[in-house]
Amino acid sequence: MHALQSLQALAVSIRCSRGQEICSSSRPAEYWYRVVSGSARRCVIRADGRRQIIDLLLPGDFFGFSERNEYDCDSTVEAVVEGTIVASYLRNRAEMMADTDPQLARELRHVAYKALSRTRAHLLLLGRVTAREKVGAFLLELIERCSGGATDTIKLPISRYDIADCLALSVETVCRSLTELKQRGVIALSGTRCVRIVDRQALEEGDSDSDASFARRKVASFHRGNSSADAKPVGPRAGRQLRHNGQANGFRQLTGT
Amino acid sequence: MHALQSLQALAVSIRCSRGQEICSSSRPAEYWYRVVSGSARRCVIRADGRRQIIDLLLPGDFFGFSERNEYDCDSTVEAVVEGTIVASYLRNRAEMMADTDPQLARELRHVAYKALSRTRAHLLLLGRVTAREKVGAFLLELIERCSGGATDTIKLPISRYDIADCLALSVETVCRSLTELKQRGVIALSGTRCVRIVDRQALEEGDSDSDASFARRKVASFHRGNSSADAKPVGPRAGRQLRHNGQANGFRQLTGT
DNA sequence: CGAGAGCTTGAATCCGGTCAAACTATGTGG
DNA sequence: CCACATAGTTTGACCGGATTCAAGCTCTCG
Repeated sequence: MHALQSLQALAVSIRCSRGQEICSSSRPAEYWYRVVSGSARRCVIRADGRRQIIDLLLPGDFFGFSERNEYDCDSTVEAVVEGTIVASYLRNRAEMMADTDPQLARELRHVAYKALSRTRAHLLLLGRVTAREKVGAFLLELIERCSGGATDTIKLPISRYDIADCLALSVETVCRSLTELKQRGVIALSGTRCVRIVDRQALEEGDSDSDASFARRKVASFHRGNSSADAKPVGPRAGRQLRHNGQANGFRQLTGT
Repeated sequence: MHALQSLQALAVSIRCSRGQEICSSSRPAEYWYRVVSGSARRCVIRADGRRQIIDLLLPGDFFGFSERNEYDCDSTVEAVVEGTIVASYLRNRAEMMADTDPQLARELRHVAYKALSRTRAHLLLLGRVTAREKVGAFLLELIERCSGGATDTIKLPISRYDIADCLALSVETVCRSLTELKQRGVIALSGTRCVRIVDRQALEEGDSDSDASFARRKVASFHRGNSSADAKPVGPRAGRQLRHNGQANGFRQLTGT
């Protein structure tokens, strides 16, 4: 984010109207992009017509690399809000530049790592069980990405439909989750797009009752670390697995260690 | 994958026992790794004790980069099978090497892109609706990654529990899905770990009835591409969205175009 | 002011999680 | 070599929660 300045020489700004397609994986990626203002979404349309949003792009986020790979999906990036501005960089030029500027090359690697982190965070979101958990965690992540955790209020950049397609839920379920969170006093809504976090703690757990009782309910039948950990983790800190085994007591306990 | 040869000079092989922790995000990543043989899984343990596998690592896959980032999760990579071999590369050495070898730098970028693609594919998997879809798509992806689509038979490298935690399902549901697929004649099982794809077509859809009737059922109520596409995709190929709108007929049709 | 996108709520259905129990495979110790 | 223990797998019954379908609402923009 610092030595990327050299890249800025190549930047060409594009102003996008709402819903406009910015790039699609159907043609060889000629450009890298960075969201300057507004927001964008990377979408996949399934054979059955459902849409899934696999990446939500906010100001500062890069996208468009990940050159055609084996298991790469047919995704499209669209601007979400009217007047979204993205900077585009001719890929060839950028790569040539990186060839002679090791620092830039490192930064570009870093950019890819950030995209990977973003995608992993998304993956964790989808792995959650209940809809309230998903929506709650999504709000927290969004507020974190938008304001760096500074505030507890956020203007949602996307619609309920987009949220639904982000979380692999139906719109109705997203709505219900939000109203439920509101009624429980976990969040507050001003209009439909403005959310304020009231009880951060409860939002992180997202679980049934909002008071503290983390694990110890919800304890049984899980196949956690142990599920096939039949070798004591030889490495330096074997304590990690155990911590989790300790706090959850269900079946399938660890044998060794 | 070709000019990475120069990197091989740094490689130090490690033999891992079953379940052994290879690296954890709790300490600054000193190494990059590559799976040589066997397999590994990147796991996250949630507060409630559930485990999620966010990356399945097969021979040839790199992991361990994605230096500490903002929204990075506390994950751990473990060997799945006894005798898994991973090559490790001292990160600093590798980066210094890349500084003087632009081709290597490009390859390293490519490695990150591959990890990103892998994670995206996983994201698509989790976004599927039914358990059968998830399991079916998972099998296809696995067979693709293992044999490059050459065969239609695969020896599952991981247990049902691992599959469950990959797909955010319960073990029981994974089992049921597999038996159901078997009974429908979509797959064949030899023992518990060996799967043969019989009806690839049906597996890709994963949907209720196995005969061809893709979209056109399952048509209503979806918020697909159009959901907030109020600007005609100005770009060169606006046909993309339309294709999908055409094949699905539900509400919320596109206004423009 | 009207139209349509976006949002919300309700009712019925169905799928997947949970709990329970049995079965198989594998490996270990007597 | 067999008995036993344990991990891994499978099947069944039940229940809760998410999707689906339906309808009404609000907000915005022309």
